[in-house]
Amino acid sequence: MTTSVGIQPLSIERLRTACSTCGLRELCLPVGLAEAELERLDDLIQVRRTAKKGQSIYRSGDAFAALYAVRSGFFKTTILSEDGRDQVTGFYMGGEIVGMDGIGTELHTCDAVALEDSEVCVIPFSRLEDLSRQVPALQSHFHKVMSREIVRDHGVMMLLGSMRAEERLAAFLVNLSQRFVARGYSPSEFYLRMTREEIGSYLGLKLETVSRVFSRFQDEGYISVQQKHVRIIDIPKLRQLIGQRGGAC
Amino acid sequence: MTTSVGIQPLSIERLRTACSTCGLRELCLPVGLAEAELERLDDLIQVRRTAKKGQSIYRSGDAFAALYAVRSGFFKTTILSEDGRDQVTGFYMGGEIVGMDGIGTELHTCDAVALEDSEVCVIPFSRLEDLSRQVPALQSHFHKVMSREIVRDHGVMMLLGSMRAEERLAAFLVNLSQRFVARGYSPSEFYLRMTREEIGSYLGLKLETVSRVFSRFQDEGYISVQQKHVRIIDIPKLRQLIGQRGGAC
DNA sequence: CGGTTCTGTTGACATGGATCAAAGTCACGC
DNA sequence: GCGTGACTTTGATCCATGTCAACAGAACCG
Repeated sequence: MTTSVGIQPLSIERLRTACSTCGLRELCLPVGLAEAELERLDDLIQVRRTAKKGQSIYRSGDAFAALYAVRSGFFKTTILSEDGRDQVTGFYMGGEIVGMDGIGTELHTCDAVALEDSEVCVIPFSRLEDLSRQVPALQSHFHKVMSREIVRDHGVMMLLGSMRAEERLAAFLVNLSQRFVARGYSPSEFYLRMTREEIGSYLGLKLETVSRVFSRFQDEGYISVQQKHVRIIDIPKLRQLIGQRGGAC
Repeated sequence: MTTSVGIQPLSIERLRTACSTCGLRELCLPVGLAEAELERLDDLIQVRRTAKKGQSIYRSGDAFAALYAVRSGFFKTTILSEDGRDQVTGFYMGGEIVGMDGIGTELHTCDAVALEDSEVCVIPFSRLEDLSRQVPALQSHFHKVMSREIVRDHGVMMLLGSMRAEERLAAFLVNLSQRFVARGYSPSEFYLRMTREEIGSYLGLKLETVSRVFSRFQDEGYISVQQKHVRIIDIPKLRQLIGQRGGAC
Protein backbone atom coordinates (compact mmCIF):
# COMPACT_ATOMS: atom_id res chain seq x y z
CA MET A 1 0.00 0.00 0.00
CA THR A 2 3.01 2.30 -0.20
CA THR A 3 2.19 4.66 -3.01
CA SER A 4 5.38 6.33 -4.08
CA VAL A 5 5.16 8.75 -6.95
CA GLY A 6 7.62 8.21 -9.76
CA ILE A 7 10.05 5.82 -8.13
CA GLN A 8 13.15 5.36 -10.20
CA PRO A 9 16.13 3.10 -9.83
CA LEU A 10 18.50 5.13 -7.69
CA SER A 11 22.10 4.10 -7.45
CA ILE A 12 23.58 4.20 -4.01
CA GLU A 13 25.70 7.15 -5.05
CA ARG A 14 22.67 9.03 -6.33
CA LEU A 15 20.76 8.35 -3.17
CA ARG A 16 23.68 9.43 -1.11
CA THR A 17 23.85 12.82 -2.77
CA ALA A 18 20.11 13.32 -3.20
CA CYS A 19 18.93 16.65 -1.83
CA SER A 20 15.43 15.31 -1.30
CA THR A 21 16.59 13.10 1.54
CA CYS A 22 19.12 15.50 3.05
CA GLY A 23 18.63 16.59 6.62
CA LEU A 24 19.90 20.05 5.82
CA ARG A 25 17.52 20.53 2.93
CA GLU A 26 15.45 23.22 4.54
CA LEU A 27 18.59 25.28 5.02
CA CYS A 28 19.92 25.01 1.45
CA LEU A 29 16.81 24.68 -0.64
CA PRO A 30 13.42 26.26 -1.08
CA VAL A 31 10.61 24.67 0.89
CA GLY A 32 7.27 23.61 -0.52
CA LEU A 33 8.46 22.28 -3.84
CA ALA A 34 6.25 19.97 -5.84
CA GLU A 35 7.37 16.38 -6.15
CA ALA A 36 8.39 16.87 -9.77
CA GLU A 37 10.51 19.87 -8.91
CA LEU A 38 12.18 18.02 -6.08
CA GLU A 39 13.15 15.25 -8.44
CA ARG A 40 14.78 17.71 -10.79
CA LEU A 41 16.72 19.15 -7.89
CA ASP A 42 18.15 15.76 -7.14
CA ASP A 43 20.06 16.09 -10.39
CA LEU A 44 21.70 19.24 -9.18
CA ILE A 45 24.24 17.63 -6.92
CA GLN A 46 26.19 14.69 -8.24
CA VAL A 47 29.34 15.07 -6.25
CA ARG A 48 30.37 15.53 -2.68
CA ARG A 49 33.84 16.51 -1.64
CA THR A 50 35.58 16.14 1.65
CA ALA A 51 38.20 18.44 3.07
CA LYS A 52 40.39 17.58 6.02
CA LYS A 53 41.08 20.21 8.61
CA GLY A 54 43.30 22.86 7.09
CA GLN A 55 42.56 21.95 3.47
CA SER A 56 40.76 24.36 1.21
CA ILE A 57 37.98 23.60 -1.24
CA TYR A 58 39.03 26.52 -3.40
CA ARG A 59 41.62 29.24 -3.33
CA SER A 60 41.79 32.82 -4.44
CA GLY A 61 42.47 32.88 -8.17
CA ASP A 62 40.94 29.46 -8.87
CA ALA A 63 38.51 29.34 -11.75
CA PHE A 64 34.96 29.50 -10.50
CA ALA A 65 32.72 26.63 -11.48
CA ALA A 66 30.59 25.68 -8.52
CA LEU A 67 29.08 26.72 -5.25
CA TYR A 68 29.51 24.52 -2.21
CA ALA A 69 26.87 23.67 0.35
CA VAL A 70 28.43 22.74 3.65
CA ARG A 71 27.17 19.26 4.44
CA SER A 72 29.14 18.75 7.63
CA GLY A 73 31.99 20.51 9.32
CA PHE A 74 33.05 24.11 9.48
CA PHE A 75 34.77 26.55 7.11
CA LYS A 76 36.29 29.97 7.08
CA THR A 77 36.81 32.19 4.06
CA THR A 78 39.80 34.53 3.97
CA ILE A 79 41.20 37.11 1.63
CA LEU A 80 44.91 37.71 1.47
CA SER A 81 46.10 41.17 0.51
CA GLU A 82 49.27 41.70 -1.52
CA ASP A 83 51.24 42.70 1.53
CA GLY A 84 50.44 39.50 3.36
CA ARG A 85 47.71 40.56 5.73
CA ASP A 86 44.78 38.26 5.69
CA GLN A 87 41.22 38.89 6.66
CA VAL A 88 38.68 36.27 7.62
CA THR A 89 35.50 37.27 5.79
CA GLY A 90 33.20 34.60 7.12
CA PHE A 91 32.59 31.37 8.98
CA TYR A 92 30.29 28.76 7.46
CA MET A 93 28.56 25.79 9.01
CA GLY A 94 26.19 23.04 7.85
CA GLY A 95 23.54 24.15 5.38
CA GLU A 96 25.33 27.35 4.43
CA ILE A 97 26.59 28.14 0.94
CA VAL A 98 30.19 29.06 0.15
CA GLY A 99 31.68 30.33 -3.09
CA MET A 100 29.43 33.16 -4.26
CA ASP A 101 32.44 35.47 -4.35
CA GLY A 102 33.52 33.77 -7.57
CA ILE A 103 30.43 34.42 -9.68
CA GLY A 104 31.24 38.02 -10.55
CA THR A 105 34.65 37.52 -12.13
CA GLU A 106 34.53 33.76 -12.69
CA LEU A 107 37.56 33.58 -10.43
CA HIS A 108 37.41 32.97 -6.73
CA THR A 109 38.49 35.97 -4.69
CA CYS A 110 39.09 34.21 -1.41
CA ASP A 111 40.19 30.90 0.08
CA ALA A 112 37.65 28.55 1.67
CA VAL A 113 39.42 26.54 4.34
CA ALA A 114 38.04 23.70 6.44
CA LEU A 115 38.43 24.30 10.17
CA GLU A 116 37.66 20.66 10.89
CA ASP A 117 37.21 17.58 8.72
CA SER A 118 34.27 18.53 6.55
CA GLU A 119 32.12 17.56 3.63
CA VAL A 120 30.54 19.79 0.98
CA CYS A 121 28.00 19.22 -1.77
CA VAL A 122 29.32 20.51 -5.07
CA ILE A 123 26.72 22.60 -6.90
CA PRO A 124 27.87 23.14 -10.49
CA PHE A 125 26.97 26.74 -11.12
CA SER A 126 25.93 26.44 -14.76
CA ARG A 127 23.54 23.68 -13.77
CA LEU A 128 22.18 25.81 -10.96
CA GLU A 129 21.53 28.63 -13.43
CA ASP A 130 19.87 26.23 -15.89
CA LEU A 131 17.67 24.69 -13.25
CA SER A 132 16.73 27.99 -11.72
CA ARG A 133 15.44 29.12 -15.11
CA GLN A 134 13.10 26.15 -15.00
CA VAL A 135 12.18 26.13 -11.32
CA PRO A 136 11.19 29.63 -10.20
CA ALA A 137 11.19 28.63 -6.55
CA LEU A 138 14.84 27.66 -6.87
CA GLN A 139 15.66 30.90 -8.63
CA SER A 140 13.98 32.92 -5.94
CA HIS A 141 15.64 30.91 -3.21
CA PHE A 142 19.09 31.39 -4.69
CA HIS A 143 18.59 35.13 -4.99
CA LYS A 144 17.56 35.24 -1.36
CA VAL A 145 20.64 33.32 -0.31
CA MET A 146 22.88 35.80 -2.12
CA SER A 147 21.00 38.75 -0.72
CA ARG A 148 21.30 37.42 2.80
CA GLU A 149 25.03 37.13 2.30
CA ILE A 150 25.08 40.82 1.41
CA VAL A 151 23.02 41.70 4.47
CA ARG A 152 25.29 39.59 6.66
CA ASP A 153 28.29 41.46 5.29
CA HIS A 154 26.59 44.77 6.10
CA GLY A 155 26.18 43.55 9.65
CA VAL A 156 29.89 42.82 9.83
CA MET A 157 30.63 46.26 8.42
CA MET A 158 28.51 47.81 11.17
CA LEU A 159 30.33 45.70 13.71
CA LEU A 160 33.78 46.59 12.40
CA GLY A 161 32.94 50.21 11.78
CA SER A 162 31.27 51.20 14.98
CA MET A 163 31.46 48.66 17.77
CA ARG A 164 33.92 48.27 20.58
CA ALA A 165 35.79 45.07 21.31
CA GLU A 166 33.29 43.81 23.89
CA GLU A 167 30.33 44.52 21.65
CA ARG A 168 31.98 42.73 18.76
CA LEU A 169 32.65 39.61 20.79
CA ALA A 170 29.17 39.65 22.26
CA ALA A 171 27.67 39.97 18.78
CA PHE A 172 29.87 37.16 17.55
CA LEU A 173 28.84 34.80 20.33
CA VAL A 174 25.15 35.61 20.01
CA ASN A 175 25.34 35.04 16.27
CA LEU A 176 27.05 31.68 16.67
CA SER A 177 24.55 30.69 19.31
CA GLN A 178 21.62 31.46 16.99
CA ARG A 179 23.12 29.48 14.17
CA PHE A 180 23.73 26.49 16.39
CA VAL A 181 20.14 26.57 17.63
CA ALA A 182 18.86 26.61 14.05
CA ARG A 183 20.77 23.37 13.55
CA GLY A 184 19.39 21.70 16.61
CA TYR A 185 22.41 22.17 18.85
CA SER A 186 22.57 23.84 22.21
CA PRO A 187 22.32 27.63 22.07
CA SER A 188 24.48 27.97 25.13
CA GLU A 189 27.25 25.44 24.89
CA PHE A 190 29.52 24.82 21.94
CA TYR A 191 33.03 24.30 20.73
CA LEU A 192 34.68 27.05 18.74
CA ARG A 193 36.25 25.59 15.65
CA MET A 194 38.40 28.64 15.04
CA THR A 195 41.40 30.04 16.88
CA ARG A 196 41.50 33.33 18.75
CA GLU A 197 43.49 34.72 15.89
CA GLU A 198 40.80 33.80 13.36
CA ILE A 199 38.09 35.28 15.55
CA GLY A 200 40.23 38.38 15.89
CA SER A 201 40.76 38.66 12.17
CA TYR A 202 37.04 38.37 11.53
CA LEU A 203 36.24 40.96 14.19
CA GLY A 204 39.08 43.36 13.46
CA LEU A 205 40.83 42.68 16.76
CA LYS A 206 44.16 41.16 17.79
CA LEU A 207 44.12 37.70 19.29
CA GLU A 208 45.25 39.03 22.67
CA THR A 209 42.25 41.34 22.77
CA VAL A 210 39.90 38.46 21.95
CA SER A 211 41.44 36.41 24.73
CA ARG A 212 41.21 39.26 27.23
CA VAL A 213 37.59 40.01 26.44
CA PHE A 214 36.70 36.33 26.82
CA SER A 215 38.37 36.37 30.20
CA ARG A 216 36.55 39.54 31.16
CA PHE A 217 33.20 38.05 30.13
CA GLN A 218 34.03 35.05 32.26
CA ASP A 219 34.98 37.20 35.26
CA GLU A 220 31.67 39.02 34.90
CA GLY A 221 29.86 35.70 34.82
CA TYR A 222 28.39 36.07 31.34
CA ILE A 223 30.11 33.03 29.91
CA SER A 224 32.49 30.31 30.86
CA VAL A 225 35.38 29.64 28.50
CA GLN A 226 38.01 27.03 28.56
CA GLN A 227 40.06 27.09 25.42
CA LYS A 228 37.64 26.32 22.60
CA HIS A 229 34.80 25.23 24.82
CA VAL A 230 32.29 28.01 25.48
CA ARG A 231 29.23 28.01 27.65
CA ILE A 232 27.03 31.07 27.53
CA ILE A 233 25.52 31.71 30.93
CA ASP A 234 23.76 35.02 30.37
CA ILE A 235 22.59 35.44 26.79
CA PRO A 236 20.32 38.42 27.57
CA LYS A 237 23.30 40.22 29.04
CA LEU A 238 25.34 39.60 25.89
CA ARG A 239 22.47 40.85 23.77
CA GLN A 240 22.25 43.92 25.91
CA LEU A 241 25.96 44.49 25.51
CA ILE A 242 25.58 44.72 21.75
CA GLY A 243 24.56 48.22 20.96
CA GLN A 244 25.39 49.88 24.21
CA ARG A 245 26.86 53.24 23.67
CA GLY A 246 27.42 56.16 25.98
CA GLY A 247 26.81 53.91 28.97
CA ALA A 248 30.05 53.69 30.92
CA CYS A 249 32.66 54.94 28.48
CA MET B 1 18.08 54.18 -46.71
CA THR B 2 17.87 53.90 -42.94
CA THR B 3 17.19 50.23 -42.24
CA SER B 4 15.94 49.85 -38.71
CA VAL B 5 15.03 46.41 -37.49
CA GLY B 6 11.63 46.04 -35.92
CA ILE B 7 10.69 49.65 -35.45
CA GLN B 8 7.63 50.01 -33.27
CA PRO B 9 5.65 53.02 -32.23
CA LEU B 10 7.41 54.16 -29.07
CA SER B 11 5.76 56.66 -26.83
CA ILE B 12 8.00 59.41 -25.61
CA GLU B 13 7.80 57.94 -22.12
CA ARG B 14 8.84 54.51 -23.37
CA LEU B 15 11.73 55.95 -25.29
CA ARG B 16 12.82 57.97 -22.34
CA THR B 17 13.09 54.92 -20.12
CA ALA B 18 14.38 52.52 -22.77
CA CYS B 19 17.54 50.72 -21.67
CA SER B 20 18.60 50.19 -25.26
CA THR B 21 19.32 53.88 -25.71
CA CYS B 22 20.76 54.52 -22.25
CA GLY B 23 24.29 55.80 -22.01
CA LEU B 24 24.88 53.78 -18.87
CA ARG B 25 23.71 50.54 -20.46
CA GLU B 26 27.08 48.84 -20.44
CA LEU B 27 27.28 49.39 -16.70
CA CYS B 28 23.85 48.03 -15.81
CA LEU B 29 23.19 45.42 -18.44
CA PRO B 30 24.88 42.51 -20.17
CA VAL B 31 26.69 43.34 -23.39
CA GLY B 32 26.29 41.52 -26.67
CA LEU B 33 22.58 40.90 -26.51
CA ALA B 34 20.69 40.03 -29.66
CA GLU B 35 18.28 42.61 -30.98
CA ALA B 36 15.28 40.61 -29.85
CA GLU B 37 16.64 40.30 -26.33
CA LEU B 38 17.36 44.00 -26.16
CA GLU B 39 13.79 44.74 -27.07
CA ARG B 40 12.53 42.56 -24.27
CA LEU B 41 14.79 44.37 -21.87
CA ASP B 42 13.20 47.64 -22.81
CA ASP B 43 10.08 46.37 -21.08
CA LEU B 44 11.98 45.93 -17.86
CA ILE B 45 12.04 49.55 -16.86
CA GLN B 46 8.83 51.52 -17.09
CA VAL B 47 9.42 54.05 -14.38
CA ARG B 48 12.07 56.47 -13.31
CA ARG B 49 12.07 58.16 -9.96
CA THR B 50 13.84 61.25 -8.83
CA ALA B 51 15.11 61.98 -5.35
CA LYS B 52 16.20 65.37 -4.18
CA LYS B 53 19.29 65.67 -2.04
CA GLY B 54 18.55 64.15 1.35
CA GLN B 55 15.52 62.15 0.23
CA SER B 56 15.57 58.38 0.29
CA ILE B 57 14.31 56.01 -2.36
CA TYR B 58 13.64 53.38 0.27
CA ARG B 59 14.06 52.99 3.98
CA SER B 60 14.84 50.16 6.30
CA GLY B 61 11.67 48.15 6.89
CA ASP B 62 10.03 49.12 3.60
CA ALA B 63 8.60 46.25 1.60
CA PHE B 64 11.00 45.19 -1.11
CA ALA B 65 9.65 45.29 -4.64
CA ALA B 66 12.33 46.66 -6.91
CA LEU B 67 15.98 47.28 -7.47
CA TYR B 68 17.14 50.73 -8.51
CA ALA B 69 19.72 51.55 -11.11
CA VAL B 70 21.30 54.91 -10.47
CA ARG B 71 20.68 56.94 -13.59
CA SER B 72 22.23 60.17 -12.36
CA GLY B 73 23.37 61.51 -9.03
CA PHE B 74 24.86 59.87 -6.00
CA PHE B 75 23.53 57.74 -3.14
CA LYS B 76 24.61 56.33 0.15
CA THR B 77 23.11 53.35 1.95
CA THR B 78 23.06 53.29 5.73
CA ILE B 79 21.94 50.92 8.43
CA LEU B 80 20.73 52.25 11.74
CA SER B 81 21.23 50.09 14.81
CA GLU B 82 18.70 50.05 17.65
CA ASP B 83 20.87 52.26 19.80
CA GLY B 84 21.04 55.00 17.20
CA ARG B 85 24.46 54.45 15.66
CA ASP B 86 24.40 54.43 11.94
CA GLN B 87 26.79 52.91 9.53
CA VAL B 88 27.22 53.88 5.90
CA THR B 89 27.46 50.60 3.99
CA GLY B 90 28.06 51.96 0.53
CA PHE B 91 28.17 54.83 -1.93
CA TYR B 92 26.55 54.40 -5.34
CA MET B 93 26.98 56.36 -8.54
CA GLY B 94 25.61 56.22 -12.11
CA GLY B 95 25.17 52.71 -13.48
CA GLU B 96 25.32 51.02 -10.10
CA ILE B 97 22.48 48.99 -8.61
CA VAL B 98 20.96 49.67 -5.21
CA GLY B 99 18.47 47.62 -3.23
CA MET B 100 19.75 44.05 -3.28
CA ASP B 101 19.69 44.03 0.52
CA GLY B 102 15.91 43.63 0.35
CA ILE B 103 15.70 40.44 -1.68
CA GLY B 104 16.46 38.05 1.16
CA THR B 105 13.71 39.05 3.56
CA GLU B 106 11.48 40.98 1.17
CA LEU B 107 12.07 43.94 3.44
CA HIS B 108 14.75 46.52 2.94
CA THR B 109 17.40 46.45 5.62
CA CYS B 110 18.94 49.84 5.00
CA ASP B 111 18.09 53.36 3.83
CA ALA B 112 19.14 54.56 0.39
CA VAL B 113 19.61 58.31 0.55
CA ALA B 114 20.40 60.70 -2.29
CA LEU B 115 23.51 62.80 -1.62
CA GLU B 116 22.58 65.14 -4.47
CA ASP B 117 19.53 65.51 -6.70
CA SER B 118 19.38 62.15 -8.43
CA GLU B 119 17.39 59.92 -10.71
CA VAL B 120 16.97 56.15 -10.60
CA CYS B 121 15.48 53.56 -12.93
CA VAL B 122 13.00 51.37 -11.08
CA ILE B 123 13.54 47.67 -11.86
CA PRO B 124 10.53 45.70 -10.60
CA PHE B 125 12.13 42.65 -9.11
CA SER B 126 9.51 40.09 -10.10
CA ARG B 127 9.81 41.26 -13.67
CA LEU B 128 13.58 40.99 -13.47
CA GLU B 129 13.24 37.41 -12.25
CA ASP B 130 10.75 36.59 -15.03
CA LEU B 131 12.91 38.10 -17.71
CA SER B 132 16.07 36.52 -16.44
CA ARG B 133 14.43 33.11 -16.74
CA GLN B 134 13.93 33.88 -20.42
CA VAL B 135 17.18 35.69 -21.16
CA PRO B 136 20.13 33.73 -19.81
CA ALA B 137 22.53 36.59 -20.45
CA LEU B 138 20.45 38.77 -18.17
CA GLN B 139 20.32 36.07 -15.51
CA SER B 140 24.07 35.65 -15.63
CA HIS B 141 24.63 39.38 -15.54
CA PHE B 142 22.40 39.86 -12.54
CA HIS B 143 24.18 37.10 -10.64
CA LYS B 144 27.48 38.76 -11.39
CA VAL B 145 26.23 42.10 -10.15
CA MET B 146 25.17 40.53 -6.85
CA SER B 147 28.41 38.64 -6.53
CA ARG B 148 30.44 41.77 -7.12
CA GLU B 149 28.51 43.45 -4.35
CA ILE B 150 29.59 40.63 -2.05
CA VAL B 151 33.20 40.95 -3.15
CA ARG B 152 33.08 44.71 -2.66
CA ASP B 153 31.76 44.17 0.87
CA HIS B 154 34.64 41.78 1.55
CA GLY B 155 37.02 44.51 0.46
CA VAL B 156 35.43 46.88 2.94
CA MET B 157 35.70 44.23 5.64
CA MET B 158 39.42 43.93 4.90
CA LEU B 159 39.74 47.69 5.03
CA LEU B 160 37.83 48.00 8.30
CA GLY B 161 39.43 44.97 9.86
CA SER B 162 43.06 45.49 9.15
CA MET B 163 43.95 48.89 7.73
CA ARG B 164 45.07 52.04 9.42
CA ALA B 165 43.40 55.41 8.92
CA GLU B 166 45.77 56.55 6.17
CA GLU B 167 45.44 53.31 4.27
CA ARG B 168 41.66 53.44 4.51
CA LEU B 169 41.50 56.96 3.11
CA ALA B 170 43.97 56.15 0.37
CA ALA B 171 41.94 53.08 -0.61
CA PHE B 172 38.78 55.15 -0.57
CA LEU B 173 40.20 57.83 -2.84
CA VAL B 174 41.73 55.35 -5.27
CA ASN B 175 38.43 53.49 -5.45
CA LEU B 176 36.46 56.66 -6.15
CA SER B 177 38.99 57.68 -8.75
CA GLN B 178 38.62 54.35 -10.58
CA ARG B 179 34.87 54.58 -10.59
CA PHE B 180 34.94 58.12 -11.95
CA VAL B 181 37.31 57.09 -14.75
CA ALA B 182 34.97 54.25 -15.73
CA ARG B 183 32.29 56.89 -16.19
CA GLY B 184 34.40 59.13 -18.31
CA TYR B 185 35.26 61.67 -15.63
CA SER B 186 38.67 62.78 -14.51
CA PRO B 187 40.51 60.21 -12.38
CA SER B 188 42.28 62.92 -10.48
CA GLU B 189 39.82 65.69 -9.84
CA PHE B 190 36.33 65.37 -8.42
CA TYR B 191 33.82 66.63 -5.93
CA LEU B 192 33.01 64.50 -2.95
CA ARG B 193 29.26 64.30 -2.60
CA MET B 194 29.46 63.07 0.98
CA THR B 195 30.47 64.78 4.21
CA ARG B 196 33.52 63.93 6.29
CA GLU B 197 31.20 62.26 8.74
CA GLU B 198 29.75 59.98 6.05
CA ILE B 199 33.22 59.08 4.81
CA GLY B 200 34.21 58.39 8.39
CA SER B 201 31.21 56.20 8.99
CA TYR B 202 31.94 54.17 5.86
CA LEU B 203 35.61 53.81 6.80
CA GLY B 204 35.13 53.24 10.51
CA LEU B 205 36.76 56.54 11.48
CA LYS B 206 35.60 59.72 13.19
CA LEU B 207 35.11 62.77 11.05
CA GLU B 208 38.01 64.56 12.73
CA THR B 209 40.34 61.75 11.76
CA VAL B 210 39.16 61.92 8.17
CA SER B 211 39.77 65.64 8.12
CA ARG B 212 43.21 65.27 9.65
CA VAL B 213 44.31 62.57 7.24
CA PHE B 214 43.12 64.66 4.30
CA SER B 215 45.19 67.55 5.64
CA ARG B 216 48.19 65.29 6.11
CA PHE B 217 47.89 63.95 2.55
CA GLN B 218 47.78 67.53 1.37
CA ASP B 219 50.84 68.50 3.42
CA GLU B 220 52.69 65.56 1.90
CA GLY B 221 51.69 66.69 -1.56
CA TYR B 222 49.67 63.59 -2.46
CA ILE B 223 46.41 65.44 -2.96
CA SER B 224 44.93 68.88 -2.73
CA VAL B 225 41.68 69.25 -0.84
CA GLN B 226 39.45 72.18 -0.36
CA GLN B 227 36.23 71.22 1.31
CA LYS B 228 34.55 68.78 -1.07
CA HIS B 229 36.85 69.45 -3.99
CA VAL B 230 39.66 66.91 -4.27
CA ARG B 231 42.52 66.76 -6.71
CA ILE B 232 44.74 63.71 -6.58
CA ILE B 233 48.31 64.67 -7.39
CA ASP B 234 50.12 61.41 -6.77
CA ILE B 235 47.93 58.37 -7.43
CA PRO B 236 50.87 55.90 -7.41
CA LYS B 237 51.79 57.13 -3.95
CA LEU B 238 48.23 56.56 -2.71
CA ARG B 239 48.24 53.08 -4.21
CA GLN B 240 51.51 52.38 -2.51
CA LEU B 241 50.09 53.59 0.77
CA ILE B 242 47.37 50.93 0.63
CA GLY B 243 48.82 47.78 1.97
CA GLN B 244 51.90 49.14 3.61
CA ARG B 245 52.58 47.42 6.82
CA GLY B 246 55.64 47.34 9.01
CA GLY B 247 57.13 50.15 6.94
CA ALA B 248 57.21 53.18 9.13
CA CYS B 249 54.77 52.21 11.88
C1' DC C 1 22.10 90.58 2.81
C1' DG C 2 22.78 89.17 7.53
C1' DG C 3 22.01 85.65 10.74
C1' DT C 4 21.73 80.75 11.56
C1' DT C 5 23.11 76.29 10.88
C1' DC C 6 25.68 72.76 8.88
C1' DT C 7 30.38 71.35 7.68
C1' DG C 8 35.23 71.30 8.09
C1' DT C 9 39.70 72.29 10.44
C1' DT C 10 42.81 72.23 14.14
C1' DG C 11 44.56 71.67 18.92
C1' DA C 12 44.97 69.39 23.55
C1' DC C 13 44.23 65.50 25.92
C1' DA C 14 42.36 60.67 27.03
C1' DT C 15 41.99 55.88 26.19
C1' DG C 16 41.00 51.36 24.00
C1' DG C 17 43.29 48.25 21.87
C1' DA C 18 47.92 47.12 19.77
C1' DT C 19 52.40 45.60 20.72
C1' DC C 20 55.96 43.22 23.07
C1' DA C 21 57.10 39.69 26.18
C1' DA C 22 56.81 35.61 28.94
C1' DA C 23 54.75 31.71 30.69
C1' DG C 24 51.10 28.25 30.73
C1' DT C 25 48.21 24.62 28.37
C1' DC C 26 46.96 21.45 24.99
C1' DA C 27 47.31 18.27 20.94
C1' DC C 28 49.70 15.32 18.30
C1' DG C 29 53.37 12.49 16.32
C1' DC C 30 57.07 9.50 17.21
C1' DG D 1 54.56 8.70 27.38
C1' DC D 2 57.10 12.56 26.27
C1' DG D 3 58.71 16.28 23.57
C1' DT D 4 57.65 19.74 20.26
C1' DG D 5 54.96 23.16 18.30
C1' DA D 6 50.61 25.47 18.11
C1' DC D 7 47.44 27.96 20.75
C1' DT D 8 46.04 30.72 24.81
C1' DT D 9 46.47 33.65 28.74
C1' DT D 10 48.19 37.52 31.20
C1' DG D 11 51.03 41.64 32.25
C1' DA D 12 53.42 46.10 31.07
C1' DT D 13 53.77 49.67 28.02
C1' DC D 14 52.78 52.55 23.92
C1' DC D 15 50.43 54.85 20.33
C1' DA D 16 46.74 55.67 16.85
C1' DT D 17 42.60 57.26 17.02
C1' DG D 18 38.75 58.97 19.74
C1' DT D 19 36.93 62.74 22.47
C1' DC D 20 36.17 67.42 23.68
C1' DA D 21 36.49 72.06 22.43
C1' DA D 22 36.97 76.24 19.83
C1' DC D 23 36.77 78.45 15.70
C1' DA D 24 36.39 79.30 10.64
C1' DG D 25 34.05 78.86 6.18
C1' DA D 26 30.09 77.66 3.31
C1' DA D 27 25.49 77.10 2.45
C1' DC D 28 20.96 78.25 3.26
C1' DC D 29 16.96 80.97 4.16
C1' DG D 30 13.88 84.44 5.57
